[in-house]
Amino acid sequence: MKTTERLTVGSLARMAGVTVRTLHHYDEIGLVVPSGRTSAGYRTYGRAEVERLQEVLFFRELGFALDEIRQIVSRPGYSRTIALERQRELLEARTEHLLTLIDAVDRAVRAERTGTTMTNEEMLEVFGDFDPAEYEEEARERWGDSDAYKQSATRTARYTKQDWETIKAENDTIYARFLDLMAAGEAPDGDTAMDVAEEHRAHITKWYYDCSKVIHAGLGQMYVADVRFKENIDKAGEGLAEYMSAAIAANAGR
Amino acid sequence: MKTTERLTVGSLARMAGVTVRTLHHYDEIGLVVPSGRTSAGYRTYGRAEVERLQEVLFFRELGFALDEIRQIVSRPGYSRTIALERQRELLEARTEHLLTLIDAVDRAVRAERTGTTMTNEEMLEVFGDFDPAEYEEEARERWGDSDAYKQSATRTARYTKQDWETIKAENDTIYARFLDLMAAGEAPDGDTAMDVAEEHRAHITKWYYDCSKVIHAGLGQMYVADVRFKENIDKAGEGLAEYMSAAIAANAGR
DNA sequence: CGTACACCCTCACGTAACGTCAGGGTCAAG
DNA sequence: CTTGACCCTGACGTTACGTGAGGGTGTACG
Repeated sequence: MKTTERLTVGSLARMAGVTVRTLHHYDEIGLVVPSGRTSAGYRTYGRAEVERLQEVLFFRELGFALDEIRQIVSRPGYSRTIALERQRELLEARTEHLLTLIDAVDRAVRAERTGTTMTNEEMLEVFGDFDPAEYEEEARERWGDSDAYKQSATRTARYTKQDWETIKAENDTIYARFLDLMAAGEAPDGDTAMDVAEEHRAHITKWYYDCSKVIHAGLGQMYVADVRFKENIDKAGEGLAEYMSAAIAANAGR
Repeated sequence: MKTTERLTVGSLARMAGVTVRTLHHYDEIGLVVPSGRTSAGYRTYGRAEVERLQEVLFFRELGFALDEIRQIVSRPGYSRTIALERQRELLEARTEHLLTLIDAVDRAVRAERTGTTMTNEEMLEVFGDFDPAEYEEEARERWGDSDAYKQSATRTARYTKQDWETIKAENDTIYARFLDLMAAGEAPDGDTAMDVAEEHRAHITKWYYDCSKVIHAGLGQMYVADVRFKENIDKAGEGLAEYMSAAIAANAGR
């Protein structure tokens, strides 16, 4: 059991079957960022980064562009469990597609062997059928407002690594403030909690998409309605999802 | 049944689910070259090119670099049937690999759900396991001398489209000369036939790899021993494989 | 301590496989 | 003739690294 170990870039690269250069690149673009550096400047990766790399590599295996992957994993409410489940579906779809290709090869071999002739269409129609973006389009509609997603994609397209770090820090701060209020016994529908909820809404609007109070309320409901969102947020603190959801609802109503 | 039709670049691209730019690129690098042009300069593709494109797209789907694909399809003795069978094997291997990934995702989801912890290795070990070059390495050893393949790869690496056209033209000429001798009733072990066999050997040496008489004899034997090679060569003329094989053997013995 | 070797860093140019656009010609139908 | 879809060549740009230069770090061993 080596989950507390810190890995250097070479170790992680060997473990994952990628190159050091790949990990450098992922660090550069803020996709998988080492959480530490030695005094010599060596990158060190912890558990969270290993998990993130796994998620990224699954998406990459499915043909997603790195930019797309970054947008997916940076989505408000993103959770590892949701992603893994989504990837499961996509991997299954891809397997089906491969079986289609195998069938096509078999037909082609048979035609060669028997001297029969396939049409041009028959020979080529199986290609180009698996487009991950298509499936992600589906996910967008299922998981969130399509316009919000588009805005988010546009707005985040040129964020730098520093931007992403700032976003994370702000989000962590908001979570911490909510946790402090909880610890102090403050009611989620009190003014202070609602103010923090308002800041949360502003944070999303600033960095992702225009988040009206209605949309925000919907997001807050999702935080508790879906156990995967709930689990993800509660990683920061037990009960945070419930508290945030209540504060967001109260804020939407004032 | 539209196998005699000529396709323009846009039609072919739509049929294959690729872009016009892709087909331009493949023409540029001599991978899939249109066999005709209209008076306006439009590319027109025939049956042979459609077949070639299918082969190329299967290899591409499996992760081969275009340069690798070009070397494979330009190999002396290359045959469509052999390629399709090879691709079948590789697609199966790739499907197995995907099932491995699906299993890995399932394990990861289960771990998330049950709060158990996977080791870093367990999470990352499934990636990087499918390398098409590895399987092609296998094919090299099975189908021909490893050194010859390496030489061939090195020698052909920088060939231009014109080079490939010259190679094809020379090969066609050699085939035609053999066919003429056959039609004239010349014996395959006669001087003239052996001279052409010698030219064939020189052709391979010049463009692919150092082809000694021993290696050449081995190649000649393969031409008739393997029905797929035989079928491929006999496309140029019935009985050509047998005739060539005999001429090559005779040439090797003088 | 010095050496050797494996590992790490940043920097930066290069590559493969197209994507995108510019500017202009072609073809067919209305 | 006009329009719109299609085609051409040329060329710059993008994505995701590959490769190499020049130099520092850590550990084992003589």
